[in-house]
Amino acid sequence: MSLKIPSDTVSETPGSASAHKNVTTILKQLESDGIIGISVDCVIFGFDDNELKVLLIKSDMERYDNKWSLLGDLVNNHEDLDQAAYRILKERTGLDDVYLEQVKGFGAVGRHPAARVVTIAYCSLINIEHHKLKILDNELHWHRVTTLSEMAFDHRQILDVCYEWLQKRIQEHPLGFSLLPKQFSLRELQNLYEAILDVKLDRRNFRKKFFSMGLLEDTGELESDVPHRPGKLYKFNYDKYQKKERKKWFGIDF
Amino acid sequence: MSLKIPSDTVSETPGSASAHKNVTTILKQLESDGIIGISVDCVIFGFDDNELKVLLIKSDMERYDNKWSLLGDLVNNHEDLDQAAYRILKERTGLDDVYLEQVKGFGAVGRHPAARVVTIAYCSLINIEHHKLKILDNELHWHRVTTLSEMAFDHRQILDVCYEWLQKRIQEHPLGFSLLPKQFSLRELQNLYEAILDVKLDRRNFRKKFFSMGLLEDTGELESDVPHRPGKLYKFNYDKYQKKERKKWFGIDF
DNA sequence: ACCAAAATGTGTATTTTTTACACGGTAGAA
DNA sequence: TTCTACCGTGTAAAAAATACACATTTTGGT
Repeated sequence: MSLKIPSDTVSETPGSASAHKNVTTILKQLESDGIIGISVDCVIFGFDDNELKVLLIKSDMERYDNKWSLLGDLVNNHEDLDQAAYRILKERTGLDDVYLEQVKGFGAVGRHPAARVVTIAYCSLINIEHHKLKILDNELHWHRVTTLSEMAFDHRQILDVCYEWLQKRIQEHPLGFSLLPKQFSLRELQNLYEAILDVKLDRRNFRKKFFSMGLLEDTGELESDVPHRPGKLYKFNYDKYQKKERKKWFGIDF
Repeated sequence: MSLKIPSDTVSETPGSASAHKNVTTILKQLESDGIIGISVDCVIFGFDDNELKVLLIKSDMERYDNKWSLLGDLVNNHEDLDQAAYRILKERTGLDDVYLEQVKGFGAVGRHPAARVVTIAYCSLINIEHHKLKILDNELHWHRVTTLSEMAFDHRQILDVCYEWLQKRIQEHPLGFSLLPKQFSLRELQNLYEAILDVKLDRRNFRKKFFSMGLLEDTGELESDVPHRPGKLYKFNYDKYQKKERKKWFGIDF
């Protein structure tokens, strides 16, 4: 027997229905042969209406009817893990210039009902407005992360892990800007942090903190369409961040 | 065809030679069927002679002669990833009550010459003295992490990632104590941190820091066999650490 | 018995970072 | 014109991190 995973069929069929059908078929074959499959699941975060959102798709397996699942797919034979994650992102959102990072592998024996599948979870952060138009698939929806009903498979657990990862990561690395427009006000930035971390922050200290990092660039422009005094718009200086010397020593604290 | 991975053969054969031979056979079969294999590699850290060490095994594949590799094995069909990592640790060191944590998955297409294999790296921290007797396999050796020659496959890259992971992790969580005897002097603890982080720390501030955390317990005993004034011996209070409330907010800093 | 060597144990002053906190200004809406 | 809501700014207090020196205890050598 030869179980060549047909990459054309799996990866280049847009939408979910047909692709998922093929995946199901493949999984059955894997299961009958006692083979462990490997997949990538993308946890795609967005920020809208001052809330953290996650992009989910309706599972089309009967057993998981009406449950939402992460965007995932089997890994093709010729692509590495990162490539697989980028492919899924590209297929679902049309984007390839996005933040993407591996978070964790999940390999519980019974995590997938059809076969033994080990999945690698990736986190991606995108700006919802910027990418709204590219999502044509009706099965896709942005969900609030904080109020989320049951999910398919172990995807709730994966999401929880990724959310905690994000909360930590966003404080140490400038990921958050990927969720905002290129130009943003300090208020928007603070809303982002407050929403993701679920804390209230002092406005003046927040500004002081960010300005002292010297990575925000004044664009000279102002907010518009706000029913109050408009704030200045800034952009994040990635170049400066790259060149910045990282401090090696953070200090012991636990 | 059926490719049942014979768990008995793979996992319960001690030593490396015969087990690796079977793994090689299995990999050839995977490759010919175009199937992605999945393995776990353990990066086992120890601390000895004031240096960070890693436990390696001599690769028995011709192509990687005289190179050292991490302790790894294919994941069995009936065990989850963590279990696989614990199994490998148990087989190699005889231990099952050790620190173990998943670090990252590695899935470059050409990372293994025999077949496409995605591996999940786990880090483990053990006390070398405590476990010295259980390691009977002559192919196993503790190596300095800082001065390490070429390794097999992409294991050098995996080790590098795990070492960086350790450097960061050890500052936020009390992992380091797993590398020390149950009772240790503050000097030993400081040596550990200085070696792993490659920094020099002020002795008084280091002590102040750890005592202020309130997690070190004075055993009332003293060092012995030291050619100078003996220091007090402490142990780490894990219970107290567990009960301690974690601070949610660390502060933005990048 | 004494001395030298080496590492232990301890406190304070200085600097840096974090936190708390209030008011005048400006744009839009009514 | 007035109201509302948010923008922009500085300082004082507290907390945390850093720099730094000396007397003490043990071992080992003479």
